[in-house]
Amino acid sequence: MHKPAPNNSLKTACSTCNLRELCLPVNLSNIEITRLDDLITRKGVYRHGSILYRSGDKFQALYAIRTGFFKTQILNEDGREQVTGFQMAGEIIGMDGINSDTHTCDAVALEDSEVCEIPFGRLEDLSRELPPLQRHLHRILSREIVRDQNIMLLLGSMRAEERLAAFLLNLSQRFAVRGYSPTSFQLRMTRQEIGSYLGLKLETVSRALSHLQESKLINVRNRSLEILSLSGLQTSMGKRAR
Amino acid sequence: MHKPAPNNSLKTACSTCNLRELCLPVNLSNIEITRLDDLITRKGVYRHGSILYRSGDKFQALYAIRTGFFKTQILNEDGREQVTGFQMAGEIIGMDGINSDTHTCDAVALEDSEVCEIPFGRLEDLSRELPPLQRHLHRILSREIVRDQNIMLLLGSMRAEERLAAFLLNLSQRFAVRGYSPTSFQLRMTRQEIGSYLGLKLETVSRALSHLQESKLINVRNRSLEILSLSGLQTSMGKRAR
DNA sequence: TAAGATGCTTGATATATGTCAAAATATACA
DNA sequence: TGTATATTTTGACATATATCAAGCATCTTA
Repeated sequence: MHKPAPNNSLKTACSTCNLRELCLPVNLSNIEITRLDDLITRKGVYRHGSILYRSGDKFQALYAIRTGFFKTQILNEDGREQVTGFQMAGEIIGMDGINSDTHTCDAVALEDSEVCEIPFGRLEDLSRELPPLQRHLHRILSREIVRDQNIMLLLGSMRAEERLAAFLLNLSQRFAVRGYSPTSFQLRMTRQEIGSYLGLKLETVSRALSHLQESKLINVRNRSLEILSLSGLQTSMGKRAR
Repeated sequence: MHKPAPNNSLKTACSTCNLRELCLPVNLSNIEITRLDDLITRKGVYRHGSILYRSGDKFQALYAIRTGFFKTQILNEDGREQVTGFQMAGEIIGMDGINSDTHTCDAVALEDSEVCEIPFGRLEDLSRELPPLQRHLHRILSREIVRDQNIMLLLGSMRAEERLAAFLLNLSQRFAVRGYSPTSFQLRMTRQEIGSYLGLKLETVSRALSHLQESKLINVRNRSLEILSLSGLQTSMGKRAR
């Protein structure tokens, strides 16, 4: 665990990447994408448990996840920890660092993962030249704001089982967009990480999963999860206000 | 309540605005600021209770608060509501709308307020010409992300009284930056709005305030709040994990 | 200025989730 | 491959916060 991050890096081509419809190059022409290629480098594999960046690190780049799975978390002074997100291929992380030129959370690989490094200064330069890139960068930043506010809604107003249902539906939908099964997937994180993300204790997560299973909405065995009724989960999410 | 928004608008000058060190023009030269002046219009007064924008509205502009106080809130399908923030002079709202060209929350004036409208397309154009403006826009977006993640920490890991303490300290600090007393101010929102923001019921907010008062950390009477010990509040915020 | 509506506080009680503990299972590593 | 470690489940019990209710204070507006 926590092996040092690899140093070797190689040129990447957004132009040939199968995530380009999902990732940074959205809405760019082929010529524009080759401009992006110039500034992005692929970093070697981050092994399970290794740290992409840490709170306090100087901010220099955004990272596009090429393969794998990450979590981001903040720790406050007294050691309290909060998982702020789980990120998968095609998603972009590191935006917390732009404000103060310093990262404010840790990003940890939850499985062996590859990322593309996007030096932020150069991205800003290029996005002044390419309006569609500028526009998309703004959308990505705004999307993160909207995402966070929906988690606030979840944390502030839903009960345990609803939070779990919302979490599973969110994962499902993101897997679907990537061409994976929306109803059958592996959880990449522990119950305690899910709990931290959802503002619950791990025992509560475990019980809520068991209960959803009793209700025939899911099958769960360790990290393998099968959704038996997407619509059932949906309704279990919105049943009553707290 | 909910008076229609005023239609009259007039030219504004960031150059002569006393909030320019706090607001959008940060780090711009005088010449650059006059470029900003060109695209910003001041909208008339939004009366207490009136709505600046609503979830579902087409996104066209960001708004800088010139005077007054707003709340933003999201409502999910089943009518559950979550206050996602309270905004004061010099702060910028509307960034939720960039992602999908549609606002995803409501912004409501909590007292009579004035805002400056910043058409977003023109802001993007100008920020391609002025790197310091581009940079600052990115910082503002990132700051919002960091802010939201800190609220996630609060909602996910603090108990009622700690949340209240964190909330009051945050207000205090923002008043201080604006030259107001950090220890004596008016709450602009109801207990129920505070509760929604903090993921608590209004009765719990009321009890927690009473208890902080018993502990001699604050004096509160209706909406007037006096902080008796900033450091005491600070420690009451970080006592134990949940 | 009066009257209704809204907001706030406090008490009694209910309940969802946390805490502690133990056993079962899975995973990592020597 | 076997052993130690980490993760997960489940039960019993504790507790923080929600819920319900009543009375009072404050604001709004006629």
